[in-house]
Amino acid sequence: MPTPTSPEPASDAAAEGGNEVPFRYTAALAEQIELRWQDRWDELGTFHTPNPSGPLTDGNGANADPAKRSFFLMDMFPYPSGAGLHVGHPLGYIGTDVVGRYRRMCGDNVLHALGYDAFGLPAEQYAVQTGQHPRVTTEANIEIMRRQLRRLGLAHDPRRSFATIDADYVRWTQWIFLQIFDSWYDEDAVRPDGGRGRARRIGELVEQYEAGTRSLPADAPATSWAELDSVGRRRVLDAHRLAYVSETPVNWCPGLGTVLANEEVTVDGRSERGNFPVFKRNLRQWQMRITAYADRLADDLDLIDWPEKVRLMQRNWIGRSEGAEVRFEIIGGDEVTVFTTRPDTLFGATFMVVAPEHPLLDEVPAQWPDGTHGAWTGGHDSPLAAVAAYRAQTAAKSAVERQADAGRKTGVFTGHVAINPTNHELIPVFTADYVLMGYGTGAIMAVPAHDQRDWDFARDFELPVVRVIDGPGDIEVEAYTGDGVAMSSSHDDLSLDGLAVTEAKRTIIAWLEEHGIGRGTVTYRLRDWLFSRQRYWGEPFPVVYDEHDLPIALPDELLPVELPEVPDYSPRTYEADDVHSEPEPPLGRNEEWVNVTLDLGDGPKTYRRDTNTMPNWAGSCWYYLNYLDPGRRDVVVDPELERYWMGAGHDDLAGVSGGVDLYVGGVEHAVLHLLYSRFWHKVLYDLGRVSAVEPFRTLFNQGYIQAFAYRDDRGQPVPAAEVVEDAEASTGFTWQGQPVTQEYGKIGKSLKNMVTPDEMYAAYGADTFRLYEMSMGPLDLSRPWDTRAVVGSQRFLQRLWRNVVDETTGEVTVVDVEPDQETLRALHRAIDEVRTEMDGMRFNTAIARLIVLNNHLTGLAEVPRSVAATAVLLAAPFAPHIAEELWSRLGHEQSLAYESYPVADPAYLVEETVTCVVQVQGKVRDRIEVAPGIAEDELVALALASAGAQRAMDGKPARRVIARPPGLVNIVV
RNA sequence: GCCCCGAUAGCCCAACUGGCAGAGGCGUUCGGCUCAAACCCGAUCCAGUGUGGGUUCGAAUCCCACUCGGGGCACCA
Repeated sequence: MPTPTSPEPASDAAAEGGNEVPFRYTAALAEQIELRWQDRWDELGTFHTPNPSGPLTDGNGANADPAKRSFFLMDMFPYPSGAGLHVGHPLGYIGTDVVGRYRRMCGDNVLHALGYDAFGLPAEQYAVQTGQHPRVTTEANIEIMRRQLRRLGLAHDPRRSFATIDADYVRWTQWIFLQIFDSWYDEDAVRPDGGRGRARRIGELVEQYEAGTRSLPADAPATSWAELDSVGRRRVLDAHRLAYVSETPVNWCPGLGTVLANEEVTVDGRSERGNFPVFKRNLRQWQMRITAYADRLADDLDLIDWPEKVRLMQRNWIGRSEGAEVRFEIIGGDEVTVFTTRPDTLFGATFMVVAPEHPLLDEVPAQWPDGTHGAWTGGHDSPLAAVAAYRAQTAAKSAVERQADAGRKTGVFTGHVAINPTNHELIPVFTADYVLMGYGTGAIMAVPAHDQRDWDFARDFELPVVRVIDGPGDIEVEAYTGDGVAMSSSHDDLSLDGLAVTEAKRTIIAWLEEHGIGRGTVTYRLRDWLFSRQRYWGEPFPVVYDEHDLPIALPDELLPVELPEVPDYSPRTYEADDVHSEPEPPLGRNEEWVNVTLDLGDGPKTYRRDTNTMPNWAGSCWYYLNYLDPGRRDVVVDPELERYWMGAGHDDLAGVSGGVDLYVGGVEHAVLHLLYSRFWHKVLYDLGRVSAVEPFRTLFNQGYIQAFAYRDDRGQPVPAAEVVEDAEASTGFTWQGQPVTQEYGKIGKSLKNMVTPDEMYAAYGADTFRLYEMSMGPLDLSRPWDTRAVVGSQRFLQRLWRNVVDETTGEVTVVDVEPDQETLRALHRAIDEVRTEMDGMRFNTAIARLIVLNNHLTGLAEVPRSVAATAVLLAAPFAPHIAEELWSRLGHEQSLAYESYPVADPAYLVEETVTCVVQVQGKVRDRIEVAPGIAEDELVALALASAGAQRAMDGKPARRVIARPPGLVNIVV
């Protein structure tokens, strides 16, 4: 007999059949209770979180009690998509709600609210399809999502919710942008935390230039500040800004019509959204100088309590590597600086490679030098032709193709010849796309003997391989990249021979520095953050351009710059592989908006607005600050509130970094949002706007809920809810009689395995749904959804209900008696264990302890009132509605939200007797009941005398006895 | 290719610093309740911890190698 995999909801006797048990805890009763309590919480402002001062008070109109510990709890806020929620979405929100309710009952002042991350591509694409303004659909989606989430009974402060598209919010996003724009990074300035290097106002840079304490950059058109005209000065300053416009190679995605950040391009060179090919193009775009913070972003990971995995991912992304820069002279007068992590192998450099975009290639010799190897020319008559052809060829390559070609070495001789600064040997300069312009200096010295990529290139182009590190292996077969002692590395005043790698590096770097041809340096994989997008649905830049085409910040009183109406919301898109296309942002279509007359201090003038918008990440970079006081709008964040909720040492969890006490979200944001947000926070820290060193003190990654899906023999997904288990089918499952195969995957429409929270509310109620999600397993683990198992959580709540309320009469059945010793012990053990598990966020095991206690109560003839009340409090964080209902039926007028979470009495935790395991040779042979405080010799004597031990020892003497009183004795014979 | 994480009963998952493999839930089967059924109550079934080795009095737990699954990075000099 086949059984359905997704059965009917638990039958609802009260609703369906007669009314024999009108007070059974069914889905219908749960709904009544839940809706009633949700309304009540709203009416009373139960979860209004008080600030220590200001208008945000608690439900009784009071500010925060300074004696209470503050606890700032956050979810990664949702994107309000129109697709609707499935059962996987609320997992993290339920988890944080449990933490928040628990911490609140432990006496903390808990800040927990939920905003909406509402700019972005899906809303824009929907608007393009429907012609409706994205604001209309986005706000409608937010309303739908609010309703769905409210039904869960989340204890959020509703006054602190907001969306990143709100004008009030956009204003401050733009304001922060302008702070970054008005900043430069002073490597030498000392920070409040004692470290070196921090952002400072541009005004302070001007002061330094005016005073002559800082010299102009080498490429400035004058030698002193005074000689520069105002445009020249602005150019110098603009080049220092932390937000700057520059023409650099960026990721251009014709299929989306926009440029993308490195972080938004997948490993195989496609756009994360839409999966279109991405090309490297030189375009003039906004960048954020996140690289200035590379060291701090890497180092401060040690200060925060994050999953090791995420810290590792951030470290890898930042990719710090230490090495040296070495200047090579090029015959004919040029110079090229290379970066290497192995300066100790400098004597083994037999050629040089520059990236195809390298400026050295803007001029190349007219003719091949004498003796040029035939294989080096690529068949061209001159270096000019060869380099031009190679540059064109690589420019047309998409990142996908580059990826596919990785490992295969292409390149061409440039006609340039460099001089190895150590031994003065002449070495040819090649260009090849395995050297990237964006990393290091875009040029390398090639040491084929000790680098596999260089070795591959040398083999293909028949270049010499010179061994300079002694070690095993044959460099005719492959490069030797291991450690070893330097050899063949001496000339004139320098010898590395005999030195180990570390020592050789130190020696050569000192020599390079002494001779002014190089220096020790650090390079990062991290690039500056490409910050503009050619899209409509994002924050406009609060910047205009004058006749010199230089950016000018708008004054604060002109913020927010709001989005103009445009005839068409989409950027111009192109064939996905149209390399030569140009970005064309939609904001440019409103000429009236673009050209604006303003008086910015020197009379009314016409300016041109920036037609780009900020990337979706901008809004999520600082939203945690907005929860602190979303109403207040004269500062980005009140310093007093920031210190109270986030400051270093604001509670015993905050550590030296400070920050949000607990931040829960998916691991998919490990490098994007979490890195950008940390960067913005550090700029705000440098500018004195926040006191915490880091935005998020503790990070927790919740797992994903996935579900089984089924496909028919053509591979088409079939509705999972209609599939039945069928032992007779070859695959074990059938759908409408035909065998289907099972697979495990994401919940969604495409796999036809969608299960929605709404279905769960209807079939079981929110408390059962919450309890089930929390009991499935550890919060950080991904697990399969199983609708069939939800009933177990409902049964638990029904038993809890029945322990207090008579299902037939609705009367409270608890009695005012003293609990017996056994019940007291069960109760206090449960309290103790539940608290331990709650503190460790192990909700699945906490629930298991609750079930044990509840099952004990079920076995009693009558349930003592005090015990029932305690059990209700214990369960309240998980199933708040039924808990409130029972608490009220037990005679309490106030919500239990602020009741103290029960504390165990240690007197009931000590056992009268302990079972001691008697092992012989490590195998259990007997058990004896002993007093917990039994002395070791007495225990050993009892164990040796036990029947099981005697039998197992078989008359042999005990050679050794290991005793761990009172629980274990192991006898070795 | 490199780096992380994981593997315990038919399924989801427990097991404190190494110390009785089972807390809880789903499922199975059986009994009680019932005129009968559902619900409920009680019981029951089921693994020696992915594989192979090592350390130890004792290993799910520590070490080594491997297999499978999930994730991250990948021409970064």
